[in-house]
Amino acid sequence: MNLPDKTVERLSQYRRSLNNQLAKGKTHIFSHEIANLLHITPVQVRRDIMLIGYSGTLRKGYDIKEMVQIIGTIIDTEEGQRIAVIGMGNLGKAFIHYLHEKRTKLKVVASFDVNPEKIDKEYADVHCYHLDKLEEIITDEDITIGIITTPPEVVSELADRLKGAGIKGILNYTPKPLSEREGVYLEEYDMITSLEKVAYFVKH
Amino acid sequence: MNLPDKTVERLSQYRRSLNNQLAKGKTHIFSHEIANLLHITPVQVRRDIMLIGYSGTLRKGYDIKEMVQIIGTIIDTEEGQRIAVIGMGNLGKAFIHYLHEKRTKLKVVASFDVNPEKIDKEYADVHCYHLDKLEEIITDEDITIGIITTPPEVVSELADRLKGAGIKGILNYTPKPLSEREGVYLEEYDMITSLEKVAYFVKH
DNA sequence: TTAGAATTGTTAAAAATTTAACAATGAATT
DNA sequence: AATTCATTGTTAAATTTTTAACAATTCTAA
Repeated sequence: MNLPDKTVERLSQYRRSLNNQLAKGKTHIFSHEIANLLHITPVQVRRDIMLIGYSGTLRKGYDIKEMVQIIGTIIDTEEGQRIAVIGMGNLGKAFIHYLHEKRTKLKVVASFDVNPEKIDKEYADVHCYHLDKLEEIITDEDITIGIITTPPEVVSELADRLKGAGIKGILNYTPKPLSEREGVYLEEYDMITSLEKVAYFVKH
Repeated sequence: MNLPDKTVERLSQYRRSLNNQLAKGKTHIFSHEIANLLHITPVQVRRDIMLIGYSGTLRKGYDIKEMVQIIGTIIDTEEGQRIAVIGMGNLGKAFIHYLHEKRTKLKVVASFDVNPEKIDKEYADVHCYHLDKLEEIITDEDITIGIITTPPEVVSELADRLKGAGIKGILNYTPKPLSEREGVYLEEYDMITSLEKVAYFVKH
């Protein structure tokens, strides 16, 4: 199964919303209800669900538990994936707190910085190591995904080191774009660009 | 001129890269050089530049200063836009530090929280007010853009209040999607979705 | 002076994504 | 038993975005 980028993004959002509904005691849900939760169209919901090969029933809609479970088999791996956050500034901390205590298959197991005051502290149960130990910890802890929240000057070098240490996915939050690295999935996000986009559309 | 979404995003990135090049003393640049900086294709660069109605010269490429200036007239307003950050957790702080000292037309002029320890403190020169003062400050300070970095439970109510206070653009960083509000441009970003997207593509 | 090389600007094609259209289903109702 | 109704699943159309193709330009150099 080869899902479009945008469908993958929405699956992540469907799952979260569906879990919320489950928590409220709901067992089944219609496409237009899911659509309302995410403020998208019912057609898009149905089409996404079609793409993952799931089916609802005509009168009750989709079984929430089943759907959550299926999305899990698509996004998650059996054992889960282990994550490192590189750069323990505000953004790095924000990420760690976001992921804390959400018993998901994605877990931050290490963070890195160069500031002596941060080294060997714990942030939301995540130990902070000196950047020098990057390769060592990534290998030992079997980390597959790295989130970079450092200053942009070092991002390129870090990406090389992460790749060298066997990382399979990088999430780059610095404003400096990275080039693709063979065998490493790359996702980038730039806050300033988002903000300037808003500024543009507010103006127009 | 009605630019595509994606072009607007890239313009923001072009400008930043071009400013870096200016700082290095470069005066002209070719489409393939810009493309290399952002890791995209030269065609895309040329097409975007065509869309904004700018022209380079055949042998020297694009005049960096001119191009920066033109992108400015597209994205920025004469007077600049004033921004509020609602929620002074790690993410809110991260944003404020990002925008600090970058003499741009976008300026964070107020932040809000409900935690008494944060009220009336300054973070990177930005004053933190109690959320009760939201409408008052937004009006007085002539704020047009709001960045929401609060817990998701309150995002919908906040969006209503922001709209009521006259805000024209909202950047929602909570994991709960907002519905469109008439006359307010909405942009959303969800860290967990990005991360799960990486997880999916690492797996596949 | 002519040929060659590099680059831009733009139209056309391709690919990705969203939206529309609608047949099929099956429960509820007359 | 026939009809209505809401909903799904899916194909087709529309829209958005990226990529390709290539003529036009202009400098360099034979």
